[in-house]
Amino acid sequence: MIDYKNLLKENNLKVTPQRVAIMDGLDTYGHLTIDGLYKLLVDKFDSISLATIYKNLNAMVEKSFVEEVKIPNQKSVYEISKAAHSHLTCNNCGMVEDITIDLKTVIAKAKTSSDFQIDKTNLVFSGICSNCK
Amino acid sequence: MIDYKNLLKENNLKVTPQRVAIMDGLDTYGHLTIDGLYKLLVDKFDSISLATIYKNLNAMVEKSFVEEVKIPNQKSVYEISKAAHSHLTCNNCGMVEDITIDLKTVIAKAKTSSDFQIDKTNLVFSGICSNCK
DNA sequence: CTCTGTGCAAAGCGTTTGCAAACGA
DNA sequence: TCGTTTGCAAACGCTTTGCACAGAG
Repeated sequence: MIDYKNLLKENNLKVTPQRVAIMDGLDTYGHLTIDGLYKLLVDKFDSISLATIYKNLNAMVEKSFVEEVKIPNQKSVYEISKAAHSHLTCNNCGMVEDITIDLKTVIAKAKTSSDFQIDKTNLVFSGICSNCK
Repeated sequence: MIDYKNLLKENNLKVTPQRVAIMDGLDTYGHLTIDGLYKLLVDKFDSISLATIYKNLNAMVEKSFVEEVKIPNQKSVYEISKAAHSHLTCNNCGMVEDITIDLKTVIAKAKTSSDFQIDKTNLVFSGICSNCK
C-alpha cells in the first residue's frame, strides 16, 4: 500500500480529499482514464469538477509520480509511477494490464543500431484478454 | 517508391491531388503530424482545408494503409503502413525515426507470461537524437 | 452523368484558464 | 493567517459534421 499523503507532501502538493481519492483510485484500479477517474470520484464527492481532476493529474504528471500511458486506438490511462514495466491492452474491452519483461537485450540492440541516447522504453502489446476470448 | 494511386484505388478511394499529396508527404518525410501535413499541403494548394486532411487521414487509417503512431509526451504522427517496426523519438526536437529490431523473444515471453492473445507490439524508445546531443 | 471529395463555416468535445470562495498547514 | 486548491463558467483548440459546389471515373 502506498503512502499517498507523504507522496503528495514530498512534491509540495497539499493533501486534499480529492487528491487522496485520485491516488487511491489509481492504486486500486492500476490504470484509469480521465473519465474513469471522474466517474469514480463523482460518487465520493457531491460536486467534484472535471477541472479539479485535470489540474491534479497534470500536477502529478508534472512531478512525475503519476504517468500517462498512451495506448494505440484507445484513450490514455494514468498510473502511479513504479519500476519500469510494459503494458498489455485488450482491443475488445479496453482493459490495461502491467507486464514485466526484461528488455535489456532489446535496448542494447536499439543503442547499437542507432545513434540515439535512449532514455525510456515504451512497450505496449495489443490483443485479446482471457476474459474476451 | 510507392504506387499511391493504386493503393488508393485498391481501397475504393478516388485519386485526388490532395490525397496524392498526403501520401507523397508521408512517404517523403516518413512521419508527419497533422499540422505538419497541413503546412506542407498549404504550399501546394491555394486553399486546402484542414477538414480535408482530417477526413482523408481518417479514411486512410480506417482502411489501414496509413497508421497513427502515438508517442509519449508528443503529438501523434502518421505513417504509411509497412512491415512491423519500432520507433525512436527525440525528446528535444520531436523527430521520429524507424528502427527495426527483432522482437520474437520478447513477444514469446509476453505470450507465455500472460493469458492474452497478442496481436500487435508497439515499441517506442525516447531519448536524444544525434543532432540534439 | 453519378457519386465521391473538397472547402467552408458551424458545431462538438475534451482540456485549460480565471476567478471567488473554501480549505490546508 | 497566507498561500493553495476547489468548483464553476467561460474560453480554447483540435476534430468532426453538414452542405453546396467541384471533380473523378
